[in-house]
Amino acid sequence: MAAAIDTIAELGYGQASLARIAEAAGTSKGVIIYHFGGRDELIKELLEELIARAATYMRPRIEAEKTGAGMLRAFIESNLVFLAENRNHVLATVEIALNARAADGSRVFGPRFNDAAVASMQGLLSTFQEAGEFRADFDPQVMAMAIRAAIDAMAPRLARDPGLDVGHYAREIADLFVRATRAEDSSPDQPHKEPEES
Amino acid sequence: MAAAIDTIAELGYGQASLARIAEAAGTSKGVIIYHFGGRDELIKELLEELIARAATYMRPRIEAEKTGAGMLRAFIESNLVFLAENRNHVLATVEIALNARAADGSRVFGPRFNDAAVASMQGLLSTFQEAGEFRADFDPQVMAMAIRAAIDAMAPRLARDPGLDVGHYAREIADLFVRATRAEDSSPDQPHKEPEES
Amino acid sequence: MAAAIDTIAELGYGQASLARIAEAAGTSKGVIIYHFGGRDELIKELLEELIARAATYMRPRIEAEKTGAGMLRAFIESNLVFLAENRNHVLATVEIALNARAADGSRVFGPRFNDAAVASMQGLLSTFQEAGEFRADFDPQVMAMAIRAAIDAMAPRLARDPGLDVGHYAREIADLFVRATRAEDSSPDQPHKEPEES
Amino acid sequence: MAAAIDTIAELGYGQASLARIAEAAGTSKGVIIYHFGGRDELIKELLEELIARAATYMRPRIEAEKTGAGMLRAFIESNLVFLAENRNHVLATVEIALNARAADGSRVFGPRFNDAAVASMQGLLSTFQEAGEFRADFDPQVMAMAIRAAIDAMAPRLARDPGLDVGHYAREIADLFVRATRAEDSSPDQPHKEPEES
DNA sequence: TATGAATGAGAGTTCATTCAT
DNA sequence: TATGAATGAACTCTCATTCAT
Repeated sequence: MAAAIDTIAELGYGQASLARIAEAAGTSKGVIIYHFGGRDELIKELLEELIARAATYMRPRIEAEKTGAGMLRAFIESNLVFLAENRNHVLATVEIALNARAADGSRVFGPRFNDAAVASMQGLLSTFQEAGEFRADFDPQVMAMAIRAAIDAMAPRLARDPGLDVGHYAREIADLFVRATRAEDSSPDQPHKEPEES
Repeated sequence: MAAAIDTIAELGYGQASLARIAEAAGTSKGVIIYHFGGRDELIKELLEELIARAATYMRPRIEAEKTGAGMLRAFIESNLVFLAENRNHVLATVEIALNARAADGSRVFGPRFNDAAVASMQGLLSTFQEAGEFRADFDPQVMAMAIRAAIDAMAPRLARDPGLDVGHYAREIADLFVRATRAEDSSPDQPHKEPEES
Repeated sequence: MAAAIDTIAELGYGQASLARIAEAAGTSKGVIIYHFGGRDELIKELLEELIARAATYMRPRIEAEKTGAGMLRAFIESNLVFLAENRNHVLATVEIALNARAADGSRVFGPRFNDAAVASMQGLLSTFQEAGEFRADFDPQVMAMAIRAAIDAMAPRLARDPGLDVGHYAREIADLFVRATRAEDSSPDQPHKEPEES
Repeated sequence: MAAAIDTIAELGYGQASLARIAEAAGTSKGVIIYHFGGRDELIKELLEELIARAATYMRPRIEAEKTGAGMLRAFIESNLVFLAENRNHVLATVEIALNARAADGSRVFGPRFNDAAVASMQGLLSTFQEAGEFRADFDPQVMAMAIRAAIDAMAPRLARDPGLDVGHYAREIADLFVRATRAEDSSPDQPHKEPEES
């Protein structure tokens, strides 16, 4: 439900009551519960849909690359572009991931999705570390966390100011981590052009 | 109130009702309101106390350094050490900053404190960019955001697993950003030893 | 809501909490807020409904008269009869008008309705003062206030003792003010019979 | 406690909590309870003090008169003057009389004091009815109620606008009821001068 | 005599959910 | 399939009062 996405993105997870979502959607609370089974299920569907769409958008762009730096750059840039093109949906997802809690207080979605995202990035980093393209002396888990954190931190900023130049941010962050990961003797990556590293 | 810190850290901002905080503190809701004037004031006090303590801890450690790399490293490491030693308080602060909202849905603390933190880091980066120690071709704002994001992302992880080696994470993240910021021709920083670049 | 009227009439504005009104209505507090939007709106609806009903009842009876004494008498008597036939509703209205306060302590309804009622009576008095039917040497505002006060003071008495003879009170009060307002040389009004002064 | 009087007069009975009264008095809630025994006792003392002072002020002025019209006029005028000179105390008393309720919802002070006041006025009226100075064909109870109502209705008005000419209001109301009560053939009272009825 | 911390009941309100229609 | 009335739990906050100091 688009209304739910917009409401959560704008008001936050906590304030996005069924009443407000229903009002934004022009229907009644009952309808939402009828269709989704409850607030929690609505939230879950929102989240899963975004994850799926993000993967659909990003995977081919990453897999088109061959080098580690290329894939890293493709990951970061496609992720940020996707994020910019789905501002509210991403914002809502972040809200949900940070705030949705079970009755016992444990986070419902946060760790699950974040850990998965970190793990997949960590795998990429490890692969090219072993291949020698990335320097061997960084902890791939920490690096993966830092990359994810940098990307995720952009979401609220992009949402707040839609006029931002996403390309600029994407290149800056990609440069940052390409530099931080490359082996010492590797020829310098050409940061501001489309990647064409030898 | 320590009970409030622990409750927010454990259950999240939204679930940390006065009733639950009072239960954790072994008192009644009325007492909390009596002493703090209301939930909002309690939250605000928590936040401001932590900000003040963090500044007290970090500032001398950063100012003891002379080089940009040294200050950057001191910033990241002292921040993470402080964070590790104030796990719950930091977690609670993150919860509050991300989730506290005014009646109209606008974030109350988030932008204020985050922007200030980013701005101070951005100033440090700019200074040493102009001095030539940092490479000139990165956007200090984006870099500052990435640094803050990497540090903040550690808070939940440290809290979840208190046995983690903070020093390791601190060195990894410091290395990462020292590499990402240094000028191309600068002599390679010695990442895994105690900093002696002066 | 009849339960609200009865509860306010019986217990007073201050004691008529949503819980008590709900109990009297055989429902829950939630229902009341659901239907009216809040306590304040419930109170406002009560008030406005009574004002409208009173006007509907009284206006034709007053306008059927031609003389000042006749209209004055019709006003007082129809007002008291209406009051007697809507005991609790009127009592509740009086409670509300006297006690409802905004957060800053200012009366919300009291002055508004009372002033309006006084002003309309004052207009009637002025008109017949100028026409010479009423003596010229009384202050119509003070007289209007006294008339309203006399009528309103009957509400609690009628409510306390439902067996009272409203007609008697109405005639007495009408006589009182007809005497107090008539020009010195006017032929004596026939106070204790049905008005036939036309 | 003067602070209590002012607070009740300004904010109304319901909003005049011990906390607010204590704040206005510059002390703590505990002190008030310590001295008076509780909120209810404080309220009761306020009321009784005013009643006593009013009687002290009014009685000699009434008893100085000989005629019914004179006493009636003295009653009304001295009452209104007292009221004007004790604005807040009177306002507070009215608030209390209208609003103070026992746990079962019954008014605590209202009927007691009002009935007493009405009864004393009723006695005066009856006396001079039997003496032939007042017309025989009015109900002294209703007349007494109307007089009290007219006087009491002035309290809020005088309090709201301290610049009002109390003498004017007093004369108008006295005139009104002197006219309404006098026997048909009595020589016209001289309303606007100091009473010197033959 | 005075203070202020503590209490617990009760206030109005919001909310996700149920259910008859 | 959709509605909106109803529910009851939980929320923040206010209050008169108690009590140790």
